[in-house]
Amino acid sequence: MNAAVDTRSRIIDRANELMMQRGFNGFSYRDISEPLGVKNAAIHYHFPNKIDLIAALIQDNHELLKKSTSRFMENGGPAREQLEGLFAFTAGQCKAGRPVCVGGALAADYDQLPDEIQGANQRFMNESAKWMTRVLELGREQGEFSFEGDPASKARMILAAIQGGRQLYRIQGEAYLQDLFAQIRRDLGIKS
Amino acid sequence: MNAAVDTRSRIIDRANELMMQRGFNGFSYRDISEPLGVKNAAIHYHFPNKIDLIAALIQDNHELLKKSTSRFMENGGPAREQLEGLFAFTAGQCKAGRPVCVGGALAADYDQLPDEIQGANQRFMNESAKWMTRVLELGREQGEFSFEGDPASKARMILAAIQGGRQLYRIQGEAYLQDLFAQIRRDLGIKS
DNA sequence: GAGTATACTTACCTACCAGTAAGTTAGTTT
DNA sequence: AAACTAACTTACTGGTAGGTAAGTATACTC
Repeated sequence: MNAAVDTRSRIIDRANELMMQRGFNGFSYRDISEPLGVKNAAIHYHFPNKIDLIAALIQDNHELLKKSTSRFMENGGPAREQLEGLFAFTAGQCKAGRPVCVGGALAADYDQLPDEIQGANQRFMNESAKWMTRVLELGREQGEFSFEGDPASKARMILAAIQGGRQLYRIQGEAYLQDLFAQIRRDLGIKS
Repeated sequence: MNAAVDTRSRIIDRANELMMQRGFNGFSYRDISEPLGVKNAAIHYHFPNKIDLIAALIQDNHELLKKSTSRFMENGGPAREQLEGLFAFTAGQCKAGRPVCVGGALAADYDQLPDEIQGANQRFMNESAKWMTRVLELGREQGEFSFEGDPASKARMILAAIQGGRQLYRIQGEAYLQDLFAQIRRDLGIKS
């Protein structure tokens, strides 16, 4: 079973990478199987079809998000730190050749996908927005951030900007991204 | 020649639509030829390969942008109006099933594309940013907008947010987009 | 030690993809 | 009226896509 679990998770990892790099239609089973040294049919064994593979991949991302945010909710660290963590994570993903997050990669192919995946993706997005809202609320309470209006609305705006920024990173380079982060800090009344 | 020009532009139009809906890898020649009632080879006649088709498509979009922005530069209308124009255009595109702009659609496949297309896309993006910066500067001069910091930086932030917003529209629906626009207005110090 | 489950591989299938070469047809030029 | 050109169609190709059925090796169970 050890080898199996390993292969399965390696397939997901590789698919995740390809998904973020090229989107749903931009990669084939061969792009996964070849570098992993397995056959196409091995992928079909674990995930009967491509939709199943994507579903597992979203699930995986979702759990990762849950894990990292729940840790934050527990120890309740400074909001600024959390925001910077997101920035660093985003920049890191971009540099690692992952210009769009799973949700973004799927957006282009969204209505080709079955309901269950659309739902999973939506839940993922909602959870992200909820987390960001929490960070903003906390930051405002603690006097780290100062901004006007609804934190939830501001959170969605920031997430949209980061989503767009990731997409524009490829075309505009890293300076664009860093500039975007700086502007977000400014909009949140962070000085430095 | 009349019929030819017509077919050529109909191919571009359809490709444009497909590109925005599904991205570079998400559509085939058949998706273009079939609804147009022509054969695949007719597309290859006008555009020898898919890259040529995409190049023509970007060119087309670029000219449309130039035309609409130059008109603005000439009559120098109120900045607020221009911003609302962009919002309306974006919402319209989304509703018409075009959730990402050409640049965004290409982002996912960016490094698979030849240099000339990458360059064309980059120029397109830069021109958009320049236009937005101009709108913000004008709005600030005319007292319509009030915001801190560099207009260019703010412009890039807004464009990134809209880019992201378009992507999230599919998942989150129109309310998300309208909420995003409202937040941008708030960030620009527009009351109403 | 026979039976069963897991985790694959081998071999194959049909459909489709972008692309091409060789016509065909209508209009235009000389 | 002959030659030429633009705008296609017909008919095809090699390659790849996702997917499947049947076989095999290994490990675990009773």
